[in-house]
Amino acid sequence: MKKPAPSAPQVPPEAGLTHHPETLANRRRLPVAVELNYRECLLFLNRSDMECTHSLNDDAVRKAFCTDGRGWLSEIRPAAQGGLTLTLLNGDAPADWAARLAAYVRDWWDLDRDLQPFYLQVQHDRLLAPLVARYRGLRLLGYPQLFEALSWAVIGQQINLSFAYQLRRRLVHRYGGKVTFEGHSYWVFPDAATIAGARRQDLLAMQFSRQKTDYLIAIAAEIADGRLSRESLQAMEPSAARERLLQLRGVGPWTADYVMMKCLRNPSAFPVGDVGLQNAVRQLLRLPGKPTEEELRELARPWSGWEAYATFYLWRTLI
DNA sequence: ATCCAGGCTCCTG
DNA sequence: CAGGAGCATGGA
Repeated sequence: MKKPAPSAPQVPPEAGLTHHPETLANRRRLPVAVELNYRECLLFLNRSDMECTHSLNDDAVRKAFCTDGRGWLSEIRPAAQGGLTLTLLNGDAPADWAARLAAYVRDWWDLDRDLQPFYLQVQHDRLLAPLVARYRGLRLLGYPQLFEALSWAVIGQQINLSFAYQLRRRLVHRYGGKVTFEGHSYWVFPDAATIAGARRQDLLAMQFSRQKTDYLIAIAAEIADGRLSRESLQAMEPSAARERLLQLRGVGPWTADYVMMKCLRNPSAFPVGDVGLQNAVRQLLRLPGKPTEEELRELARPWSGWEAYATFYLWRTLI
């Protein structure tokens, strides 16, 4: 109740959305020095047809942003000469748009990390060796925004992924930003300040549980007023950042590790209680039941330092 | 119908 | 400190 509940999207649909032809001014190549399997990344981004904060257009990924009071629509595609091509599809490009978008994409796709040490380390691991051979170049697709990462983790707790996507979409469509381009709507995940001002009853009406409603609004408030930020967490030792996350109501070990993995980019983060991870291991090893936490930790010993990537590659087998 | 989903908090013995 | 109820809904 700290802020009035905004009842309109953050960006009016008609704001600043003049289409103009693609020119060098709104297209830039992003060199990629690491191994990148674009097709595999696309497959992961396409894992749910209920995803609403990015979309696929043939081999291109489209993602909208709301900054400086305006809505932007960007497109990512593989470049003929290697790397990626970033295009700003709408609006007049500010001078620094390319640098800002490139920074976001490098973060989102984890493009500054050399995976050779990981591949080398697990090349004889009975679980991971076949996976890194098959999916080599798959990047850990993350959530650069702390609030988005935390929200998605909290939403996904306990319920099946399909219902989680429904809840997320309702949240985005009610509180997020919308960018309209060539007759299509592109959505932006709401920022923390907006959800901090959301009304409890509105989230309940969207079928969020009472607990998740309270968790989300409280977490949003902490982020909105600066008590919690990605920057402050990244300035800490990983163990201290994890402890800080665990102080949040609604954040247990799984959520803390998930956020460490997908937002803070700690390669050692290991959401060992994850049911998807357990099911992936059960299938690959043809176990009669889900492995216990102890068994998982034993299996994960050879992945030391790369548990986050190992988990991500194991999740990939579930697609 | 019953159990389980990308868990967590809170209450009980 | 271990164990269990409750949460919201949907799919198997």
